[in-house]
Amino acid sequence: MNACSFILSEKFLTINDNDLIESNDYDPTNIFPLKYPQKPGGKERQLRGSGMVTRKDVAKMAGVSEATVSRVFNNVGPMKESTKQKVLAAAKELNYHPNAVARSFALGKSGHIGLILPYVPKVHLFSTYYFSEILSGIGEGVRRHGCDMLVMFRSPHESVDYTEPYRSRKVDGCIFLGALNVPAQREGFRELDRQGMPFVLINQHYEGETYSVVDADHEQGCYEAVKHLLESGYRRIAFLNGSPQYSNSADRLRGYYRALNEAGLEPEPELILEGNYSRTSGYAAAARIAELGGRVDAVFSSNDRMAVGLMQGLKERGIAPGEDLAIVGYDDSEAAKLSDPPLTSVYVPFFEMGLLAAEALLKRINASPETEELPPSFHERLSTKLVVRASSNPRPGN
Amino acid sequence: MNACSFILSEKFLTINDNDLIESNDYDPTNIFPLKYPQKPGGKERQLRGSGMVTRKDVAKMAGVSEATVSRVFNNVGPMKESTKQKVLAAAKELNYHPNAVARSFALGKSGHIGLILPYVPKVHLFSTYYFSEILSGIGEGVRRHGCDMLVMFRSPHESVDYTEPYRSRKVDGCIFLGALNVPAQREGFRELDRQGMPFVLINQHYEGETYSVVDADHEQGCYEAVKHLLESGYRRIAFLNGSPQYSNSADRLRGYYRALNEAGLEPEPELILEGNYSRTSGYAAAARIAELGGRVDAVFSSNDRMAVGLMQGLKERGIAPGEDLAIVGYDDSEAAKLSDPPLTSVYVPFFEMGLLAAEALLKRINASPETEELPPSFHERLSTKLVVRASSNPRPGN
DNA sequence: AGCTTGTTTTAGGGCGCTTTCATAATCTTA
DNA sequence: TAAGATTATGAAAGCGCCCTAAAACAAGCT
Repeated sequence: MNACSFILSEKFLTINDNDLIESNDYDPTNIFPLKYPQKPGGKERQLRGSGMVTRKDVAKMAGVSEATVSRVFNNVGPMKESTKQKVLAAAKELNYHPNAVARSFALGKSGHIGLILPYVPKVHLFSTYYFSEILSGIGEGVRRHGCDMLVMFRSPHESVDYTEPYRSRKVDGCIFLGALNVPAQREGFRELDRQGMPFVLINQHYEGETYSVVDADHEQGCYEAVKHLLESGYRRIAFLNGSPQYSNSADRLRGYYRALNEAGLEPEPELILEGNYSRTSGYAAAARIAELGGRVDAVFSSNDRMAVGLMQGLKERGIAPGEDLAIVGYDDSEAAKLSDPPLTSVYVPFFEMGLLAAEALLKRINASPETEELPPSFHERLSTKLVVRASSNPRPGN
Repeated sequence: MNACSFILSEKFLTINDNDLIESNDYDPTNIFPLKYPQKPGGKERQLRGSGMVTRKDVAKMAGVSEATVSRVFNNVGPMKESTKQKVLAAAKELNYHPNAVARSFALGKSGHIGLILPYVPKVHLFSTYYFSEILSGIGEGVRRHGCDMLVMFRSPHESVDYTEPYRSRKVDGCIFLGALNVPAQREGFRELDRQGMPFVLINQHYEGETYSVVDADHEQGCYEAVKHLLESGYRRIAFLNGSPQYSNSADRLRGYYRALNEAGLEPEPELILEGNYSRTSGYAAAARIAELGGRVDAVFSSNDRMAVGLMQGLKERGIAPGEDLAIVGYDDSEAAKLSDPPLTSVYVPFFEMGLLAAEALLKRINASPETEELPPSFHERLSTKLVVRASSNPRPGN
């Protein structure tokens, strides 16, 4: 269904880096010692930024004041067209680029949005479908606005001070991915909120809090998946959930209950397994499912990754996924399309979620209070969509 | 053909630019209006950063000079333990955080490393195995050094000034992914090099240039893959290459020639196809392969993604990959393990490549010229590894 | 105490840019 | 054409932090 992502290619890279290793009279401590263009009559104490062309140079060359150069570059205030041209010409001639850091400094804002990712040792975070799609969406959002994103990793369980990047003015706002419902994080967000620092959570909500959130309707998504299994004739449906610290795990659990209830079935505690969204945890679950034997005729897995591991484990035990046991996954990742049998899964618009979060955050950061009145927070909940494939073929004889 | 584009577009908001229009004591346009802690006797002109606690406050409270506070926080120069404690206590009491932007400004370096990614419309860049693995590696590298990375998108064909982020002091160095061998980029890198700005290319090298590069030995990787096919009894081996703008495409082509030559075979031009690393291009290639009929008995594809598309296309034409036609992919992505039949592929240590690139770049950026002598550039070429699976089972009767 | 070393702290200038306020240039209109 | 209204420009004060140079303090000797 998405023939798009293909586009890119994957392989190429090369790099080199040319730093300037050595130093010389012009300041050894400068990270860019010699090679930056030197201003003709540089001063002695070229501690940093050595030969940088500044506004002052442009002003002098154009025969105007620095303030005027500033106005031209920010396109603010009235100015004569001729002045403007003079300044631009001088700037071009000198190859002047405003110093973004100095600007941020003067303005008191960085112009960056932060992306806080959980640091999980050994896990290639970007390589998980979930993160990568959301990141793509966020990337698109910030790109459209011409701003950059600062990616930061934080250990999810450490007590972290989320306000730090704001106070240090590294970011103007943040998007949090993979947040957990654990005390350290609850407290972190509460403080952020209290301080009025703009942030958006993706795919995670906290009971009783009104933070800005973009997520998907996982309860409904799971409900439909389980309902689909029920309608396909399955009755003993196991639920392989992910870590309970994620609100979406709980959401799905509710959907599972609702579907069973509607069908007049009683959920059986032993059919509810807990994994951690990893493939290995799905693989491990296969052992348990195998033990349960005939007590299970279908499994709903909270993500595709676990479903893939589960199928592998089942195959190794001689149980044929899609035939002996129906399987439904979640996320509708690439893996769902490629697996054997192809995996029925629930599509989640991760890309849009990321995009939405980025745009909403940027909107808020850039809003000027007098012109627009923004609600203090918002909760956008996108809908999911079941994609049926062979792994959940109707139960034979149904 | 691309179900993706639908995704967003219309619905979301746009953001207005963020100049702060006007000022006043409490400054409504301030992105963090009221809620930042207000200093008790704040001055009138609280243009930005409103009530930020600064070094000055800490100094006053601790009864020392600002310089001392600075030294304590940078842990530089001699100081009495008692002074240090006084300062730290005051800082804690006031909840002081050094302003990172001001620091960057004073230092003339940002403390960020830039990650330049190609902007390809509609493509979920992060979701490709290639990029995501490398990114994970880079992420790990910068995390270890406690610095952050600034992700930026650049259109690969536009004439871009790569020096801009350096000149504007947003980054101290950059890593480039997905660079192309096209004039605009060649020129961009040349300028960067001339200016002595530190950068590293991943998986791309330019003939005649000595930029710092981290890549893998794709010639050898392809050579081994093709040799494997030859040893498995195949003789008419087609080569589905990716876009020639990537140096690794050329590298692989050399490997292909070398393997054939060694086997005493003459490469046939019509067996060399060009895709663009996308799944659809692989799918399209299936038509051509089918046309060639018995003239082809195996295909080496320059990445797994194309191989997957190719297999799909072949299946639709009644050709069974792995039986009627052997297939070998490249990258050893998840898809290779999941495809049906499982795809023989060439493992490339993308994660390590990213990690290596980040570490090398940071090392150079942080090197103090007087203590360490670094080579002007380096070229790290990691080795690949063939992973044999069912898609290249030996030719029947071989 | 007076001197000399050595250690710890402070003063002060500067980084490049934004913004207010005052001044200078230009334009209206009576 | 002079007074008033407008518009364009410049001067200057920060923003918060780093760093050099120099001052202040402490200790060791004679």
